[in-house]
Amino acid sequence: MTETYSPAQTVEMSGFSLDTLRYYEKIGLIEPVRRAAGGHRRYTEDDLGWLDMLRCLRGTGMPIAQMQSFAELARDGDDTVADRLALLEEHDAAVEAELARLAEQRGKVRAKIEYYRSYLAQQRGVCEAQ
Amino acid sequence: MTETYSPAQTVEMSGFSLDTLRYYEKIGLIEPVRRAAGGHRRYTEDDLGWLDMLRCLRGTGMPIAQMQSFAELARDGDDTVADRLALLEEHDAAVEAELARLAEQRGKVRAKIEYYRSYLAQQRGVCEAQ
DNA sequence: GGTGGAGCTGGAGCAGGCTCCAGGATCCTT
DNA sequence: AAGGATCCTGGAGCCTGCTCCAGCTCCACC
Repeated sequence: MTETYSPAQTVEMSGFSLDTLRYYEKIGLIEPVRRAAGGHRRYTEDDLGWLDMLRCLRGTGMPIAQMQSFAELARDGDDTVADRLALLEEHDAAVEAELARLAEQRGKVRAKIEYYRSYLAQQRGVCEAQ
Repeated sequence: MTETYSPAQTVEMSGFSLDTLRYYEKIGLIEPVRRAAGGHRRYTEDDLGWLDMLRCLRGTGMPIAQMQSFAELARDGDDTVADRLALLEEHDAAVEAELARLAEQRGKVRAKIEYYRSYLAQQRGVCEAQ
């Protein structure tokens, strides 16, 4: 018997909100989720695994549109693994660039911080001298 | 004579679009810009410096609302330097956390990439063996 | 079998951050 | 003085990525 999970459990385990899970399904980021007799969703282990992938991609800033391309490739089976790899590699490069950009910009912020600090130090100096 | 810059020059030098410059002024991120006789804006060196600060903050993901607080402090003069410093330090910590988060998530993406690579390598192996 | 909590659908609404537009005015060049 | 480029204002619109809502259904438990 394969384990399945209720929407609430899936929210818990995936970190996505209930609305986001439904939204992702609606826009095709997730294949239609199996339903229990009454129409309630039952997520599988596979679904959870896929959600983990989505969380990685979203968490690294991939736009929804690109994730949709990725999901479409995944739906098209094993023949698309090379394409998916290429897409991920491209994304990884984008993330790397973003990290570099952010680190560089942070350097500038830290420079401003240093400037403010030295200004305050100097002000204190003036104050003591009076 | 102090140099001033037209909107077009300022777009060029600041990296913000014309609309964004006007928008920032409208919402109080920039103090009202001096005007030439006919009403056209003339940005000063000081304005450019401030825009550079804004670019740092935006570029490191500070929300507009927080930038507005910062701008308000800046308008209130030298007494607020300590507050501004505190705000920047807090922001720097947030950026550091974001960098860490992104790097961690990137690790997961790279793991997926490795997984795809090994899958492909194995597929090639099977193919050659046939 | 009733009641409260979880889930369903479709569609509207929202927050953030710009971006675009209409309808004029101004400025530079020739 | 004419024409094209640049700029002005106020307000509407847009894009992304959710988030919320109304009105119902379903399920679990007492």
